[in-house]
Order: sequence, then structure tokens, then C-alpha cells
Amino acid sequence: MRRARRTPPQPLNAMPELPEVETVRRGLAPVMEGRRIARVELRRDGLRWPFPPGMAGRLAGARVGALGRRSKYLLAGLDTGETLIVHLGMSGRLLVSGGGAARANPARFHHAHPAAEPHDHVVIDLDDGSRVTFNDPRRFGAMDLVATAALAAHPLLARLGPEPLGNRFSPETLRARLAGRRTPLKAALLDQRVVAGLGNIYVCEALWRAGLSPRRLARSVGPARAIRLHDAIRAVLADAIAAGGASLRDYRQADGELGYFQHRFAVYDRAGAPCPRPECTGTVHRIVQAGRSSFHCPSCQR
DNA sequence: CTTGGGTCCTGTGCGC
DNA sequence: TGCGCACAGGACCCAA
Repeated sequence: MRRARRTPPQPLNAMPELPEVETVRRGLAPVMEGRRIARVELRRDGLRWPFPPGMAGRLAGARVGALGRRSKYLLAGLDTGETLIVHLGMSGRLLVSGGGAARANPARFHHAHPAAEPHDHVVIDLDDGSRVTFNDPRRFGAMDLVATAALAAHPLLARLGPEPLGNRFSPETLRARLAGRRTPLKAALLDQRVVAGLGNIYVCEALWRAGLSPRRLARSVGPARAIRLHDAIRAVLADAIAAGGASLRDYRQADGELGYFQHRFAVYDRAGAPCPRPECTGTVHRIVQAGRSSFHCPSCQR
């Protein structure tokens, strides 16, 4: 008889950017949607910020409607008229145990739920016996609970740029938001007001796909380069989400839990490696911009 | 308004 | 082999 195992340690580069959050959303939706929250245990006062007053009591008894996503934020709509906002920060994970996962493979679940682990900060029990645990060693994550009618005005969401995979994100809107900015393109794309959901990894990857240097000034992106960049952003995110879905199934079969996908990057964290672009003989370089690593190929990214 | 730098937090991995 | 420290990241905050 085996004890239920926890998710193995995640690789350092499995940062939750938009594709990872979308992967978590897709895995969590069948667990949470339509379920009533039976009980919520807060094992500390907050994460990055204090939890809102009475959050556990306000969640208890609520039924979860649609599980959505905006940028890197998970949004759980509730029948109480409130929405739970969850941000994974850089090390946050949502682990599923019990419920359908346990019934589907009882041999792997000697106990209904694994014992609490360090950094298990929030435990959400649902009315079918399943449990969603928020674990976040670095506590850069966040949770808030706000009136759904006021969601769009929430300070974390109000100023976000367009969803990169949505209909309102076009080469023209991208160029308009980059216009006039004297900051390097790398920094501009990390600004969530320009386009929402990109982090350091996918900015590096999108710039490589577009053949644009991270050092190029944002305002120098004209219509032609905006098309290349727009297409590259969409393609790299779509590829990452597609890869994430596959590994999500693996995680569920192995542990009944949700995890991030592992993905092979073209340039991110690959300093010194040959540029993977066909017919490019360049080498991936690491530079530091605004205190962050940028990985790029100086030969084919201009 | 724009831009850049500091800060939080802890596990990992490197160098000595 | 063991210890210590730099590093990683998102988003807020503040200063210029």
C-alpha cells in the first residue's frame, strides 16, 4: 500500500506566466465548477498581502460558477456575488486531492488527503470530498475576494492591457501601446499595461521568434515589426498551452494533482547554446536589463 | 506622465 | 564535504 505522494519539486523555470495559469485553470475547472465550498482553512494571515476580512467565512457555502482567467489571475465566480481572485506569484501551486481523483484510483489514496506540507497556506474543501490546496513557498502569490460587479475596477485588474490570445489584441493595438515609449522592448513587454500575461520567459521567447532584439526601443516597432511580434506572442503562448495540457494529464495520472508543464525553450536560460533557428550560426547570450536576465541571439534578433 | 530601482520571500545551486 | 551567498521571479511602491 503506497501513501499518496505530493507533486515532485518543480524545476526552477516552471514559472507561472499566462500559459501555466491557463493550464491550471483547465485542470481545476472540472474539479471546482459547480461544486459548493464546504470549508476553507487559512493557515496564515495572508500571502503577499493580508487576506480580505472574513475570507474563509465568505467562501464557505458558496457555489463555484465559471473558473476564468485574466492575465495571470485565476477568477472563480461564486453564487454569492463575489469572485475569488488567485495569483500564483512565482512559486504558487494549486494541488488537488481526494474527491473524484481518489475514487478513480483508490489504491493511490490510502488516506483521503495527504498531510499538510510546509507552505500549504490555504485549504479549500469542496462538497464532494475533493480538496484544493494553495502551496507557495515564496509567498509572492495573492488572493482577494471582491464583488463580481466591481471586478473590472479591481486595482490588480483595472489597468491590464489586452489578453494576448483575445480578439482585441492585434498588431495595431500592440504598436499603439508601444508607440512613444523610450524603454527597451523587453521592458515594455513585461509591462502588463502593454499586453497582459507575459513574464520574463515568454517575453524572451516571443522576441526570439519575432527576430527582434530585447534592446530595441519600444517606439521603433512599426507596423511590419508589430505584425511579427504579435504573431510571435500568440504562437509561443499557444504552443506552451498545448504542451501544458499534455503534461497536466500526466500529473493527474501520476498523483491526482495539478502541476506545470515542462517546456523546452529556444533561448530562455540557454546562454552559450547555439541559436536554434535554422541557418543561424549565432549563440544565445544573456544580458541584464532592468535587473532581469534577457536571453537572446544577437545574430538573428535585431 | 514616464522611467528605473528597491523590495518582498525562500529554495536552489554555485564557488570556495 | 560544508558553508555562505547570489539568484530567480511579479507587481507594488517610491523617487526623480
